[in-house]
Amino acid sequence: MRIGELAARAGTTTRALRYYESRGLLAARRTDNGYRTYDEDDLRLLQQIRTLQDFGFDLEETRPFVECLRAGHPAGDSCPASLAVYRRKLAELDALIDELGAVRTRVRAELARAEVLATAEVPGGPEPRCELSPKT
Amino acid sequence: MRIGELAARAGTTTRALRYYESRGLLAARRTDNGYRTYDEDDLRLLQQIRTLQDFGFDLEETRPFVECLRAGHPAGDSCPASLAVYRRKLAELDALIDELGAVRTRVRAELARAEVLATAEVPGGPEPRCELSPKT
DNA sequence: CCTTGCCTTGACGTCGACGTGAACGCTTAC
DNA sequence: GTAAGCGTTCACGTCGACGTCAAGGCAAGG
Repeated sequence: MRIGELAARAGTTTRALRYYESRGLLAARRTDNGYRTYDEDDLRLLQQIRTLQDFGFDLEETRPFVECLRAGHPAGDSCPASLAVYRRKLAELDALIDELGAVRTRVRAELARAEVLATAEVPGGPEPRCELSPKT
Repeated sequence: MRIGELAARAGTTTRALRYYESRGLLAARRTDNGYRTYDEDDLRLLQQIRTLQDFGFDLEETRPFVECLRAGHPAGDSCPASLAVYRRKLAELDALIDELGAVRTRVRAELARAEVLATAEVPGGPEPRCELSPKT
């Protein structure tokens, strides 16, 4: 299979595949006329890369998985180095989620404060809602 | 006050201040010799920018706050446009946190699965822990 | 033969928020 | 007078993962 077909099957672009090759992931055989040629193993390897990319792993972090597959292991995460990346990424995710949660809390507080001030500021704004018996 | 002092008081760099100026935030007066001059209002404006940057707002998103302060309002978030940015950012944060949580769950699952396979694969690895009476 | 649609390499563009360095001027202190 | 420590503008570098031409080759169909 050539580069266009592989890209289509993996849901990515030829440019991305050439980029992966330039980074040392995903090597390719060549036909007589210089065209890159791939097989099903390359597809699996590429799918591994894409999955991790979707998880937010950067390319360098996919390298252990790729090398694991190249070494003949059945899955990219069958190697200690891959597990280490998983664990590091989990820690990063936890830290990031905590941080974002803290930011969210602070932004919420700012918004609440600013909204109160805004309604208090605008003269024609919402009136106090403490009426016991509505006019209508 | 000149650019160096303002940068120091706001905990940032002169380069950043010139960049903000190039983006149309944070205007500066000039002395006879061309030096930029700032006052306390500029400091407050800059602090507003820095706070929002720390929250993960990008520079364009700080613009409504800056313009609000420039319009003479006591706080940068005293204007509807600023509140809108707060709300949009909160929605983004919620979506991002949810997404990251989902990724975390998936990565955890992958890690758990891979760990089990790894221990089952290694011959000299951990033995089954179902012994009723330990040898020692 | 000509077009269409693959493929090749090479190289510059993108985005954001600056960092870094060059080459220079002003002020103040010694 | 000269060195230190401010300031000025201009302009290229950074990072990641590609996008987007440009210029050309190869294969197949009408």
